[in-house]
Amino acid sequence: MSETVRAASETPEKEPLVKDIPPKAPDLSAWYTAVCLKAELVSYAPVRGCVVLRPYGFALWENLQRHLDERFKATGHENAYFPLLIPEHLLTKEAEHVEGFAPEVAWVTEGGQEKLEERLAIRPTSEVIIGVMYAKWIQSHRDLPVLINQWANVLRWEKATRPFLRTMEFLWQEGHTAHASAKEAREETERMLAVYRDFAENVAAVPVYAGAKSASERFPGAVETYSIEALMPDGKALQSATSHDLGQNFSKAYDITFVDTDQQIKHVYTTSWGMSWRMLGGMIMVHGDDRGLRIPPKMAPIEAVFVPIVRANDSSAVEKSHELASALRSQGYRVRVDDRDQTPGWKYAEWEMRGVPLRIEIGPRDLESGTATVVRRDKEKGQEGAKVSVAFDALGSRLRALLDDVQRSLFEQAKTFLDSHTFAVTNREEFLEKCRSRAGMIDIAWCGRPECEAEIKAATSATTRNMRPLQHAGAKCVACGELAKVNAYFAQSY
RNA sequence: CGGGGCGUAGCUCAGCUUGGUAGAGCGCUUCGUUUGGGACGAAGAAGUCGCUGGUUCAAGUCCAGUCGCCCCGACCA
Repeated sequence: MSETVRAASETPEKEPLVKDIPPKAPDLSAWYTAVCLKAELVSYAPVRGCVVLRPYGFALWENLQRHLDERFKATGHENAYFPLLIPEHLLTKEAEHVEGFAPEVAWVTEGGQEKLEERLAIRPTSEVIIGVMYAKWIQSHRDLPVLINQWANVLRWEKATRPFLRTMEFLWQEGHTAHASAKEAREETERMLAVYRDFAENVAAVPVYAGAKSASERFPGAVETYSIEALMPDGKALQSATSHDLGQNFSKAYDITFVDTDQQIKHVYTTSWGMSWRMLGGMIMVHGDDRGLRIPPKMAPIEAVFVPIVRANDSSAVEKSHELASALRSQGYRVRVDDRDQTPGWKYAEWEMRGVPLRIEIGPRDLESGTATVVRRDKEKGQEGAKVSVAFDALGSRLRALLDDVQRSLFEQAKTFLDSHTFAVTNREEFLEKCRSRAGMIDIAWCGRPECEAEIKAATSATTRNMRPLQHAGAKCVACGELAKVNAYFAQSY
């Protein structure tokens, strides 16, 4: 045993570094729930399966909204808002859709003192109510395409719930578009899938696999469903957004027609696509560590927090912090000064737990030298570059580069994990074993048959996450030996 | 919906086996001293023991029911 190790083992146990949060690796669930509550993202509400999104959590949601909305506008979409309640007779028109959602729809049956003649569904999703409106609005090919998004809440009667990942009521956005041709609708579906991938990887810093879902995993009523799938640290996959090509299934059920240039009355082709606050849950699990959250800078409610270190009867560190913070704010930075009456160590731990990307320490030594001590959340203590000195007048220019670097480094850490937990497998036994043990994303040549998928699920609990073109022509399905048609990622899922 | 666990102060929990005046640590409030990795001292406030019913002279403790939460599975666009 080396000197240093012995010396360390003989020192009395220090207070655990992190209070109230268990380590991440042994029990991801316990870590996840604790961090969501302690970081004040959410609070449990006195309603089963629902959470309160607290200001810090809502600020995360606002950043998601801001970045996604920007991308929606850039691709020609407009926002609108549709009613929460859907009359029963309308909901039941698209058979597959109703069957898919029936088990989790909540119903309003009374209003005030009156029993309603017809039940009203609380929207589990809005294809129906929006489809009904599109039928009224669309007359001609000149009215197409219709490109609308809504930011809304939806309700699904879930049995087991967890903050962000699955709650009965949740926030999301749902885009609903109508097009003159199947080709345009398919292009829209793929375009929005690309938007989601761009958001996940470049804003939330969560690497994903994007592709088509298998038939059994398809949205009820869709002709094709695409998804982005992220890999969580426990080896389970998280479906983080979906984009559906609905073909003419909804336009036929809800009679959405237009007169085309050839004077024929035709049904439109529709799409729908959504991302929910579940994405935040994925981001939290992917990046967090034993000290708590690590929020990618682009999503961070606070990009940098000032911790003034004061000496008795000397408030100059606090004043300097406010002065610097104010200058940074005018340059568009999201910064905060923590001038509460706590020790610096307490504040370090607190803001690390809450995932703030950069901490700026302003103490006597800094005031002396005219520099700030900037500490990065993405690096371990003592790690090269974890702590840098920046001259006060250089903060404005240096911070952007540092934040960009934290953003990049968090993505790279996550990408390294995804890559090292993605296994291209050609042997059936190895495939089943890796699925069972939640090794990660298991990539195989696959036949695409529902029976084959069902057998794999029964044996391992893993399902197809999404698919991409067959990588080796003529390959046999790794699971069943039939001729393979695609490559598919298999994993257990949230 | 199946299996397991848990509801006592804001939080984490002890007390329940063997019924007898509600406890600890942390947090909180006030004052003072502090502040470069979760400070220290003094004083103080805070709980219808998840809810309902039963047994009993007496229930946090025993019994029944019920609601809620957590974990594992099933289900889950």
